Amino acid sequence: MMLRLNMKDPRPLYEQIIDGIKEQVLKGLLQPGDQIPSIRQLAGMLTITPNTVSKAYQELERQHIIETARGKGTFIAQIENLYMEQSKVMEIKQALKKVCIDWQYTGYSKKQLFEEINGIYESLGEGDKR
Amino acid sequence: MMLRLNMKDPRPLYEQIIDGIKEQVLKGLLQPGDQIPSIRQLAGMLTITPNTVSKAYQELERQHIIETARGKGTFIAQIENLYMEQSKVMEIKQALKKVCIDWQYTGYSKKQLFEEINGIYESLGEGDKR
Amino acid sequence: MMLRLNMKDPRPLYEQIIDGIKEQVLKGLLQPGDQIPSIRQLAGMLTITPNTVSKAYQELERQHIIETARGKGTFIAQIENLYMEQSKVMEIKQALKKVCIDWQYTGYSKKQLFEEINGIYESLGEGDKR
Amino acid sequence: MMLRLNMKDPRPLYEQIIDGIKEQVLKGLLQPGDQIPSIRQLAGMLTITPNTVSKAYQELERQHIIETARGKGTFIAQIENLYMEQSKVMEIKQALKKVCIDWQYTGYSKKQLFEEINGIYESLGEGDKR
DNA sequence: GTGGTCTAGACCACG
DNA sequence: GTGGTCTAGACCACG
Repeated sequence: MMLRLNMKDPRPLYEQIIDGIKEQVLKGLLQPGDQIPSIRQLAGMLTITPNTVSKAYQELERQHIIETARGKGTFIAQIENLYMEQSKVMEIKQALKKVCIDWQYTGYSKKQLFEEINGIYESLGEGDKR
Repeated sequence: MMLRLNMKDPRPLYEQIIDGIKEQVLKGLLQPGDQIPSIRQLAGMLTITPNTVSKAYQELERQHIIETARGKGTFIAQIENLYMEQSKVMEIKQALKKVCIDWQYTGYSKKQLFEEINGIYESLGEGDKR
Repeated sequence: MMLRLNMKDPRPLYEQIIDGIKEQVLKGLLQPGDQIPSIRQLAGMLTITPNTVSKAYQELERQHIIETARGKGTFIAQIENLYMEQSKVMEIKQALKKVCIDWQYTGYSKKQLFEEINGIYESLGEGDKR
Repeated sequence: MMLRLNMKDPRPLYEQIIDGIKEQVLKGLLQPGDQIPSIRQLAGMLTITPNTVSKAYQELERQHIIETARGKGTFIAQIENLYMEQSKVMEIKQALKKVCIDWQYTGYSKKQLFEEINGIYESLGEGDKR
């Protein structure tokens, strides 16, 4: 598994890890059942403290994206485990609204926003992996 | 001017103020030249410290959304001069990508995303105010 | 006498008045002995409070740029009254240094700075009025 | 990093910090990648409240002079990305005009102004650091 | 340890 | 009255 951290990114490191893994799952680079590095391994690869990786894995487990099998390692979860709380959905919609507002202030049109989104979906493989 | 703070919102208070005012400008509820409450007034209305409102207003002034007239108060700025740093645009596009990823995990389709965005744009008045 | 105030100018109003009058003297638009409006007159013309004009006139008098003849009005002073404290000169040199630093951050060259200054001096009539 | 505050200076403390750091960058005393003191450290050195240092650092970050790495400290930024809003440039040109007017009232000539500027540029290392 | 946010309150310049 | 600066100190997230 490949993962890049950007120290200038305003997102905290653990969030970059979460987002990065979710992105790779969507892209199909990580498939259900695939093993991912242990906390210590990934921390070593990224040269950050294991605490940070641990926080990311905990959150990913809470979201049923990954599963830990004691003593065996950590794996990408099966999709049927997917469940999302309604409050989380509302949070995402709120983030979407904020992006739309910011987008208008850039001066770009709604059409350009849709094109941007199409580009993103393409880069994610149109989301057929989930 | 009406403004609501949500203590459960993960965004800091000053950011909620910024976003709220930008939203009302897009909606046309606040027009160029309109006076907005003084720092102390708004702080009183929201029962927060004036410093927090001040921070929001200073950031809005930096973004050329509002203007301060010494001793007279604070006003919505004329629309001219709209310019956004490229790094800021990249930041918004990155937030958009994150939303798209999160969106796919909700199980909703891209079509539904576009519908959601259409709804948001409608609620903002299709952006003819800027 | 003509004078323009800019409410968006970061300088306080009284300072804009001071600078404006000094500029007109340099340009020769105001000559030694010329009468200038009374505090109340100028306040009326600029639609600001007389207090603000008063503050400007007091400072101009302190700098021997203008003189008040009780009951007769206010006049541009003779040049021989000119005197400047050393500390004031140091202050100006410090402001000059700050401008030079800011100038470098604009990306413009020293040559361009000199050209800009030549333009300013030209607009002031090369300063032969003092 | 050495930094001096002057309580008699009319500039606010946070602005003296900003100007001081920008000057040292121009002089090459601070190089891209160099770490600068943490907010608390510098506040201790200057015996002022950390809030004031924080305000200066945030403004410097906005100007892309410094960068913050979460939990690791604050660093001088790479030079790229240099861009300045036109309104900011106008502000600097206006400050320059004000200095020119004040300069003429000192009695010094334009030639002497150029010499003074040459001296300032020399002390800044002719700006080859940016 | 680091920086970011917020409070409560003082003092100041400007108008 | 207005906004701007600064203090002193708390609490938090991140690493």
